Amino acid sequence: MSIQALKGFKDILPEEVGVWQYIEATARDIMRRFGFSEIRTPILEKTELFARSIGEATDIVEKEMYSFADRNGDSVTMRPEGTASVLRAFIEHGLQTRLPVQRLYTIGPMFRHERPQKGRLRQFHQLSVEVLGLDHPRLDAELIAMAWLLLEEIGLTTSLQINSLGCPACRPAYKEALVDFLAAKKELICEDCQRRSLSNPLRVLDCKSSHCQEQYRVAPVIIDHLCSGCAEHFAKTRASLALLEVPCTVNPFMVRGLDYYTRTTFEFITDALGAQSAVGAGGRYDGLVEQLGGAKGMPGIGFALGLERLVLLLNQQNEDVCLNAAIDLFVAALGEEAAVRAFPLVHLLRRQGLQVAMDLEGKSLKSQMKQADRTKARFVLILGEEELARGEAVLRDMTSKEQQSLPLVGEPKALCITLITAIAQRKNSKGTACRAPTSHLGHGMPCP
RNA sequence: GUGAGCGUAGCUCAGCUGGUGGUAGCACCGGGUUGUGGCCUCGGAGGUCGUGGGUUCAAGUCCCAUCGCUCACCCCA
Repeated sequence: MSIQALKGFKDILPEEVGVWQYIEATARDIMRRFGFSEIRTPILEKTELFARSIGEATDIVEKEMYSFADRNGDSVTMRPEGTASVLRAFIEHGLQTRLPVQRLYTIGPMFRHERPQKGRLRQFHQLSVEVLGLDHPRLDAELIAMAWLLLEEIGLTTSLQINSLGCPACRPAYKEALVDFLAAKKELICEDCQRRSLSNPLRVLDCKSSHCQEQYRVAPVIIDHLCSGCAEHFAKTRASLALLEVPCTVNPFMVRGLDYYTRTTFEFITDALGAQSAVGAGGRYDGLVEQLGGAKGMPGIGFALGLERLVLLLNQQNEDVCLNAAIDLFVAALGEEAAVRAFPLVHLLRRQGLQVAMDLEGKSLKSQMKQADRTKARFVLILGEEELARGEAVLRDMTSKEQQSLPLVGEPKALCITLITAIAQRKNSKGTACRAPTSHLGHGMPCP
């Protein structure tokens, strides 16, 4: 058996990469419009960074991190999420001194050692977005609306749920009320819930058992226990979201898996991915910067989108994504003399910006035509012995099957110009939507 | 970490109660067309049946182990 990729690690093959580029290009464009700058941080960090930010007691830190000792014996970890690294860089470089409000995003691979399943891999990719230095509820709404717009522009419909988790001032009291409630219901709820009542009471309300849910209908919910500051923040966030006409439902049972969240939390949900319902999620983390050694009281909010999940959804929702861009021209040379003429010509055309291919091993014309067809060449330039003798080359339009002779005189540059002109003329007269050279988005845009 | 399902050609899959691996489809290469793609047609190449053991005269098929994949639980993007 030949060597395979690691469990949960996937190759993104040439035929699928177009969808990725499309999503990434759309995301970058949205980020630009909203005033975000990209930041690229290392994939490997000190283990302590994640332990301190995500939380020692979370599943991620307890059992899912790719941690190992490097050659010095220091414990290092491949990042399981993006926020911690971005905040570390923000603090390390004092970015708040450049602009009081920093809007940052990063796109890249994350690593968690979990059992893979649909929409969940050990190496996966996220768009991770953070805003540091502002705690206004309108920012919460703006960020959520931005994520909504991004999903919309990619072509996905999801549902949005939001909640508030309160702050260190109001959450403990709520937690206590909840624990008391659960203790009273102990006999009536499932074993899982009983166990979690102690380990992570906030999570209990998330239970999927309908029997448990029946009991929890009267459970105390966090949004009824918010302090005045948090309650006002939540109300204003919702009002601002309404101004932007982003539809959302309040889910008081929604809990996040990372310890650092405060106040606003949100999830973008789909029912089309099996067990993995969240395509994106995030929330406010007002204490985190300080906790990591940054400025006191520095607020923050962010979210992450799971790119694999977006790709899955897009693939199953929109079948006709254009794969592999068509090439502009295939040069078919017959015989050594023609090949020697064609070779530098191809190079010249490429320098001029055309996407040009050529067979290098002197195959038959039929074989070369086949190759041209497979690579979806819009035109083929046939340079054979007969044409060479006549001082001509034949330009074939592969969609209309029309052929025209071009004079093959003087410098390659002259032919190059003739060719480009001829191609441009024909293209203008009859272009095909999918075969036209794609814009800055590169390959794989959905067909208009 | 727990549970279930599945491993036969590059891909999708047939293969019955054990009896020679399939004219299988798609893809690939070549011919028909001595210089013109798609369609058609003819041919070709491609396999340690995941791996290792066992039962048997005989195992792709039955049994055991192991590895891998998939889905689900847990949790998460």
